[in-house]
Amino acid sequence: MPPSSPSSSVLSSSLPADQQRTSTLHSARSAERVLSLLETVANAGAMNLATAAAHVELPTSTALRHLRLLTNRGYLLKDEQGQYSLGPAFVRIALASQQRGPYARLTNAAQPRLERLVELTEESAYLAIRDGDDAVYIATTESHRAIRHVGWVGRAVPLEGTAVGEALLSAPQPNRSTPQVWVNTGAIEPDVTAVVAPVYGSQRVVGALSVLGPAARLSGKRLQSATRAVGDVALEVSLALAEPEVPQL
Amino acid sequence: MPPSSPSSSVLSSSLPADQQRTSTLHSARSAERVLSLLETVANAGAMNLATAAAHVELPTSTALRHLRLLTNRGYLLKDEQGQYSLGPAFVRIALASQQRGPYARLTNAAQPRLERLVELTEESAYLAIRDGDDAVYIATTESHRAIRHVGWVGRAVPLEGTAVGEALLSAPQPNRSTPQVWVNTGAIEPDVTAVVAPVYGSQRVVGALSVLGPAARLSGKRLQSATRAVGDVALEVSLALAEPEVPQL
DNA sequence: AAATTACTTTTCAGTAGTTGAAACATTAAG
DNA sequence: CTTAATGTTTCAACTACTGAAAAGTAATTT
Repeated sequence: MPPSSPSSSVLSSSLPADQQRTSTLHSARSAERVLSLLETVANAGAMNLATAAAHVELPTSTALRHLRLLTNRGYLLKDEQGQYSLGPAFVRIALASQQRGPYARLTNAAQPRLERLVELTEESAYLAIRDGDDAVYIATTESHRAIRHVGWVGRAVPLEGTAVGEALLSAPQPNRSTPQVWVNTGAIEPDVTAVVAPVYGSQRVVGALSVLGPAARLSGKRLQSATRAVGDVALEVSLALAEPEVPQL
Repeated sequence: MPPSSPSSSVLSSSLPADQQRTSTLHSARSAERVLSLLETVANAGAMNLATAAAHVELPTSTALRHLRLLTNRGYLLKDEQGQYSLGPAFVRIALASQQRGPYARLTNAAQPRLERLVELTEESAYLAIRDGDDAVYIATTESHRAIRHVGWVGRAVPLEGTAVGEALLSAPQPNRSTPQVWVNTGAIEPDVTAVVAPVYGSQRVVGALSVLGPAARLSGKRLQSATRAVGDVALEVSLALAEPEVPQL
């Protein structure tokens, strides 16, 4: 029985309240450092040894050793100028998981409905999941408008104080009715309004649908209709997940 | 230098030719084991502690410690039944890299042309890159036909003896002419024909475009036209990559 | 061309981090 | 109830890992 939660931390603040080291259960340093380096490079896009070492506060000799390991394994690439960046092995695993992993069903169920959400609201639509104290956007369909919200796939935002956060942390509804919808403006970026509703698995909230657009456009009547649309479509996704999956060829 | 090395590795065979451990340059065990566990779980989709430990040939106590680390960091998930699977942190990094990483340009340049390739050939089209001794398919557009090639995104196949392999290992053409096209049937799966041409970066081959379809359908005239199409479109992608990128908003 | 600066790579001895056998806990099966 | 299988914790033993320092490399300045 896991007491509360994993408590991962990547970009967000270090460790939440529930962090109680199992004292004498060792294991970590080198592996943890390697993972930190991987994340650091991934976030930066590309870095050289010195910068990466500074970022994770390690001597270059140590950082070098770790970066080599990652490079040997194909998780990182190193170009002629000594810049490290994400490698093919990482991409491979990630893509494979997208098809077979635990989020595959959710993503598949959501994707066509994200498209419909864009048609209904004329704004960009996203699917988000929880990652520790953050929400991560894992799929999108972009609005067709010239001014639109783009590029948040793969982005993590704190659960605290955001609409996605509220949706992801909300208690599941008992009945199969339209879920609650949260609206928020400017939590992450000013002038961006978010309209979010949770998606339910069998037991708990497994994700959230977000419609994101400029605050000026997402207001009044348009906001009202967006709110309705997000709630309706989120329910649809939940119901689709509940259906026993049709064996796909 | 570990004589036999991990090599129990999963899909990708051990390490490329140029691998010469710098002997006394330590660093590895724990980190390497952690990464092995990550890969093992990713490939299997889901595993429990005992199975994972057996797979990487570690005592369960050690494996447990490592799996915990990965779980704490959000790289793995652990469900109520003790099954581990890929977690949100991994997905996040991977998706972020898809937009900002080293393959972003390639993928962006290729994607619309994959769609055109499908229109031209009526078969599924893929973009592949190299990962050590393997090729990895990282993007696709599926054929519209009822019978079609699907699901190879994230899949790794050996360079040896395959059409993708030949294309990825080929020397770059000097002039800006249509590249060579390789055709192969049954290298990986019987009755699948592959038509592949390399994509050139500034210096070297950076990827390959593949059209994959049932051998019965990809033959004679259709195969001829597919060969032409793949060569033409691959050249187009190479030229697109050569263009200085327009600053995107 | 010598000196300076910035970065990467190698070395190596000491120890703190990691290990895994074994004991224990918890289910599931017979 | 007994047996088996899997998950978890402990802890003494040991070696895999660390990082300061030195050496190598490359680009820039004087």
